[in-house]
Amino acid sequence: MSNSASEDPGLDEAPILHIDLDAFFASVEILDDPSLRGKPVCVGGSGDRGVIASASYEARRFGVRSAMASVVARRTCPGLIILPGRFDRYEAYSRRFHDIVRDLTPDFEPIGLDEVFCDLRSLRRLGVRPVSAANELRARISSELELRCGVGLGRNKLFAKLASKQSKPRVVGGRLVEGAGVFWASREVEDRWLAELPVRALWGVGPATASKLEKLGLQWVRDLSRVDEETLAHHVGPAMAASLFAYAKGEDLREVVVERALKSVGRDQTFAKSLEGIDEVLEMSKAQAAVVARALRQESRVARTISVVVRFDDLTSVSRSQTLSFGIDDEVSIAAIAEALLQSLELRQAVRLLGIHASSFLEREKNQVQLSFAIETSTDDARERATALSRERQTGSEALRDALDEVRRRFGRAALGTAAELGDEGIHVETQRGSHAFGPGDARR
DNA sequence: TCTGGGGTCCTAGGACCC
DNA sequence: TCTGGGGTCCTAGGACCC
Repeated sequence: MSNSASEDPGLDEAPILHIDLDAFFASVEILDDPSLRGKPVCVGGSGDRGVIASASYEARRFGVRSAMASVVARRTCPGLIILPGRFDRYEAYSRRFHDIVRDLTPDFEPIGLDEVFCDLRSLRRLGVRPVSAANELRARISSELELRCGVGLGRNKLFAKLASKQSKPRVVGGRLVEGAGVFWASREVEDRWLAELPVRALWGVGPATASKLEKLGLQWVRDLSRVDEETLAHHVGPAMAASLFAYAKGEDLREVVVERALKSVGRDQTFAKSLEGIDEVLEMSKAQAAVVARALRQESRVARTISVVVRFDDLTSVSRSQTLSFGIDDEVSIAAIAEALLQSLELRQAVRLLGIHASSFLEREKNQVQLSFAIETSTDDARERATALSRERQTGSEALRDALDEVRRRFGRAALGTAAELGDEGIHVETQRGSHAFGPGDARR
C-alpha cells in the first residue's frame, strides 16, 4: 500500500469500499492447474465466434483484453491458452469471497462474481479505519483464496470504483507494473480525476454514449459542465443526463444495495454454425426452455413473462415476448410459449444466436415449493418430476392454452397453427386483455 | 479484427383505466 | 359529437455492466 491510501482517511472521507478480484476466472484456472502459471491464459470461447471473458496478466502483457474476439486475441498473442470456463467453480470461489467480505460487514453489494461494493458507515462504533479494513480484506483473500485483488476507497461508488481501478497492476509497454493494492480517492485525487478523465471512464458511459457525447464536443468529464442538463437529456435521455451531471460534480446518489432481487433468468447461445430454418430453431429452443425452467425452480420463482431473442447472421436482433396472467416454471409451458413466439418471426436469415428469458417473477406459492422440493430431492427423479408436472398442469393447462391462443392472435397467421386446430368456426379465447372471437380469416399483420 | 453470456436499467409508444 | 390527462402495464429495442 502506498500513495494517497497511506494518508489513512476516516469513515467520513472514505465510507465506500470497492473490491475487485484480479483476472478472476483466469486466476481460478491457474490455481486448479499450476502448470498454467506464468503462461498467457484466458477464459472464453475458443471458436470463430468466441470472445475473451478473463485474461491473465501474462496474456494482457501481449495485449489481450477481456471482451476481445478470440480470433483477434490469438493473433495478438500466439500460443494463447483459451479455456472454456467452469462457472460452477467460479461461483464457489465467489461465495468464499463474499463470506470474507461479510465478516467485515453485512452491508455489501456484489457486482458480478468478482466485485463488491461495501458501505462501511455501520462500522463507525467499532472504530474501524477504512484503510485497515481494506488491508485486512486483501490479506485474507490472499491467504485463504490465494487470489489477488485491488481495493478502492472513496466518498461514493463513483470514486471508490475509480480508486480500485487505480489500485490494480497494469501493463505499461509490455511490462507488468504492480499497483498500490489499496487506493483512496482523496479530495485532491477527486479533483484531478474530474479534470483529467474522459467521459468514457464514467459508470454507464459505453461506446454508444461516448460517441454521442463526442459529437456534442464532450470528450472529458470537465466538459460536461459546459452544457445544460436539458440539452444533454435531449441527446442521451433524462436518466443518463442526470447521472452524468451528478458525476461531473463528483456526486453519486447510488446507494450500496444489499439485497438486490433477481428479475430475470435466461439462456442465450451463439452457435458455431448458425441454425437454418424453423425446425432447427425450435429443437434448440426446447433444450433452452429446460435450462430456464430449472433455473426458475432453483430460484423458487415462477415467471409471468417469456421472451425469445434471435440474432441473425448480419448481427441484427429481434425479440418477442408474452406476459401471462399467471406464472410458470416448467419446461413444457415455457417451450410452448417460446415456440409460439418463434413461429411468429420471419426467419429471413440463418440464426447465430437464440435465447429464451423468463421475467416478471411471482413468489412461488407454498404448495409449489413443496412440489419443487419433491422434484429436486427425489431419487427417482424422472417419474417424480413427470407426476409433479402433470399435477401442476392440471390447474395450469387451460390457462396455458388460452395464453398460446393469445400469442397466435397477436402475431397473426404465421403463428396460427393448423387450420384443423382452428376449426371452421374460429375460436373464442378469454385473455388478460379481454375476449376475442376470431376465425381463420382474421389473421392480421 | 470482430464482437459471449449472465444479467440490469432505460426509453418510447400503445393500450387501458379512471 | 368531441374529447383531457395522469398512471400503470406491456412490448421491443438499445445500452451498459462484469
